[in-house]
Amino acid sequence: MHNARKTSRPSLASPPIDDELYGITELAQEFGISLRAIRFYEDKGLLAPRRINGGRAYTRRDRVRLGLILRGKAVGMSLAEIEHILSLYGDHGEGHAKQLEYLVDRIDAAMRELDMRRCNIEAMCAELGEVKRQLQRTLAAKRRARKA
Amino acid sequence: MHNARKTSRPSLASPPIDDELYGITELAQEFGISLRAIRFYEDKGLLAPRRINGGRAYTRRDRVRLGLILRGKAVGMSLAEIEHILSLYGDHGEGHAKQLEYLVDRIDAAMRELDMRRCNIEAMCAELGEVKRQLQRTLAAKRRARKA
DNA sequence: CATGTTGTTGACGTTAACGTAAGCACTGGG
DNA sequence: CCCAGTGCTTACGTTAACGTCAACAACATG
Repeated sequence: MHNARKTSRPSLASPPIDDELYGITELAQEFGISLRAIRFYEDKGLLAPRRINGGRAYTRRDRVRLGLILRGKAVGMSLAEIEHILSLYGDHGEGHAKQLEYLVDRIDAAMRELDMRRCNIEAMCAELGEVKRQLQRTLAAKRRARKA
Repeated sequence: MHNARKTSRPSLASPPIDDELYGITELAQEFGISLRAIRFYEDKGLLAPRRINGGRAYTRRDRVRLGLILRGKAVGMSLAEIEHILSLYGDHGEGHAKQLEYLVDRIDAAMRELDMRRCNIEAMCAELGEVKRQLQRTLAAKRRARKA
């Protein structure tokens, strides 16, 4: 898999059929992670790239999923939790109403979870802001003292 | 350390001198974590309770720090990162202007970090919201189909 | 054809963040 | 005085999330 085929797409775009593939190192560099990590996510079932000649070939959709994985991590989610989130991103165009409603509930739950994290972050920011203001008051006092 | 002395504070409040101490199990229950975890945070230098009769005695300040630790964790920070944040919460009432300015910079950096996480969370929420709207459109279509 | 690059699998090592278990010390109650 | 309850320490086990290394396959290139 040396040639990470750019599929030069010659202006005349045949609809979404040639699927724009990426190589593993390509993704690794783009996202600044190791090959090993990407393979690891695959082992965990978070990614499932096609194989071409034994090598992994990632689609745009895989790329998006990888992005989500990394954002999830940056936000402090475990790979297990991220897997849940990713499962909400399927095709589920087919599915009975009940199942779709269930999915909507799951999404709501996930969003509430994220919201809690956001609240915690804002609380920490607020506290840090407090500390900062306190420090600045001390600083201002020091400056006034020096002036006098 | 069976008696987690409530220091009944008899209305006549002598200034901040008796310091309202907490026992380890008390804190563990209040925050819903294990004793082992609290001791672990101590090993990592995140907490430094006084000792009374061989037992750990936590002040209000320790309690606040523990709260910060747990919020930090909920936000996806490592204990090492949390340690940095906590170091910003010291007494540093004494310190030269240079050092105070440095602290302010550190705080700003920490707040920027937190802000990035917040952005990531909001992005994930937005994407989930998209998925949700899509699902709801599909659901609505199904309902219309059933109606007809 | 020899070589180098890129990729794959498998096994093992590592770090963080605890959990679990064993054994000793203190303390209050019957 | 004995025992249950609580706590402390030390040591080892565990899980998640990778990193590292070795050995090998496919492929392009000189």
